[in-house]
Amino acid sequence: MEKRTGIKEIFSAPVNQTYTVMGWVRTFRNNMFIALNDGSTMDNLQVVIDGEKTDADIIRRITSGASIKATGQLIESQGKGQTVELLAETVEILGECDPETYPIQLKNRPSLEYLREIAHLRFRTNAFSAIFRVRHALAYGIHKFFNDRGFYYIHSPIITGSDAEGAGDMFQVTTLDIKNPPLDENGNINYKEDFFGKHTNLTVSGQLEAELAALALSKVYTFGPTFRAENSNTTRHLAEFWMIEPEVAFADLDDNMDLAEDMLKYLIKYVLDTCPEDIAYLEKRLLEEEKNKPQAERSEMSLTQKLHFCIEQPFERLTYTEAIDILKNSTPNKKGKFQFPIEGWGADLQSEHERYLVEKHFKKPVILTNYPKEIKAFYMRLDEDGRTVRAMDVLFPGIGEIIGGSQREERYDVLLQRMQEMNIPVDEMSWFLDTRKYGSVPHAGYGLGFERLVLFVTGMTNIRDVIPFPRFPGSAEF
RNA sequence: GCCCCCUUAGCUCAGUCGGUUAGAGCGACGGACUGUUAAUCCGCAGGUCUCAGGUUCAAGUCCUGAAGGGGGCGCCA
Repeated sequence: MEKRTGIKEIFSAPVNQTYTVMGWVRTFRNNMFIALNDGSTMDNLQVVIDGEKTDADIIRRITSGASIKATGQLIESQGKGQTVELLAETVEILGECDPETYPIQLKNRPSLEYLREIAHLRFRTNAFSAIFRVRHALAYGIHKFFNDRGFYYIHSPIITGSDAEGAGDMFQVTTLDIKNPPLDENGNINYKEDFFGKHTNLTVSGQLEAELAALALSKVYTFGPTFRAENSNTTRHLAEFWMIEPEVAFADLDDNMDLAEDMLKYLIKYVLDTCPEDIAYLEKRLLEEEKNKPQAERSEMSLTQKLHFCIEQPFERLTYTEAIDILKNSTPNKKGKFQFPIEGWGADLQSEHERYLVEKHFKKPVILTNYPKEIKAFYMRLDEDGRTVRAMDVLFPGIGEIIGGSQREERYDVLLQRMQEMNIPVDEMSWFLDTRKYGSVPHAGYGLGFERLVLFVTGMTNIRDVIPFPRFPGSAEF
């Protein structure tokens, strides 16, 4: 195909030279001005048509959504509103777009819910192209952050033979005929005849594999798709999502919290530095959306203010036990405003409690640590008091839990006992226990929900809008 | 898995106590327009009121069920 200059590139290209651009028409004004977008950046290039040089049939076919190629001189703009514009010598229609049937009329301000139902076309909107550019920047920033700090990227398996990851319900992977599966002598499905010769699932976490790697490479992280077959119907859950799981040897819970806080601040700053136009657009969009809400429900801070606030403030770190004290004595608890009143130590915190701590009490990100062992996973390191474990949850305003992690139990005997207490099948996990048998070291790690981070940074409120094609109960469209 | 709400034109939404012929803005379409910025101006068309039953002299409006969508809770990242 003929060489083209990308629209992002052309804004900093020398003027008074000839360029060819290709893209999709956003609007066509006055039979003369095309706002052209190729997704490389938020901004549209103004392509100016000469009515005398351009065939009337071509002009008729320049409609919103059509793809075109235009060649001409880049000049300083003769009008206000943009610095440069392309004076088209030739315009070619690459793909027509019938306005009668094209589902996206940008001037109509289609709702997010409507666009979600036409997710194959929603990339064409300002909001979604901005979201996915920011999503990319965050993904790249994650690799950069870890690479710059000496971490190695580990590809943990997507298909797992382990049923014991303990992070949630799993999707089964099989090539057996589900109408007529082979049976063993007891009448159960005989997985020895399945593709892998055993029962397999899609991964719910790469953590255990990351631990194995960290106990040799010292600093590793995973970044891959994760699958949970839970019937979760919320604005913060997906059945298929992406998770980042760093794991660090010779590290304790404090090191883990430092890493998590540094990473989140780095990533927010990275997006502010690399995607200022996208963030500015998303901020404006949010502001307009909130105009329709009652005053009390509007955000106290703009998107940019909120992101800067997060970078500049140290996250509040406190133990579960301290959090319970605060909650027990809080006004909503005393006035019976909590749906689940805080009665004492030991109860799991509900999202209303987390939200109170983050949004009302501290008004900034909070890291809660040292939870009761009964409400946390078997692999978390037991504290000296024997009642709590070295867990940490990073809680963000509006999002809730964005990171969950812990210092891991590195002592063989203690880990074995915890597994037995929690009915983890020890024989199937011998490979995991081996790392504690041979040269075990203190180590720690966490899981970051990638889409929850994208939600926070873009100011969106539904997780289904920050992944291109969301998978959730009852839906795997596109 | 539990609870609540919504579904009216292509989109966003009004539609009063059940009462005659179903309303607006935007978009689309036709026209005008060589400096527009969600262009503007003039004109015009567009409806299985989500679907299936029911109540009623009469249903967009009330009842039951289904489908689709949204929100809250739980599980978590």
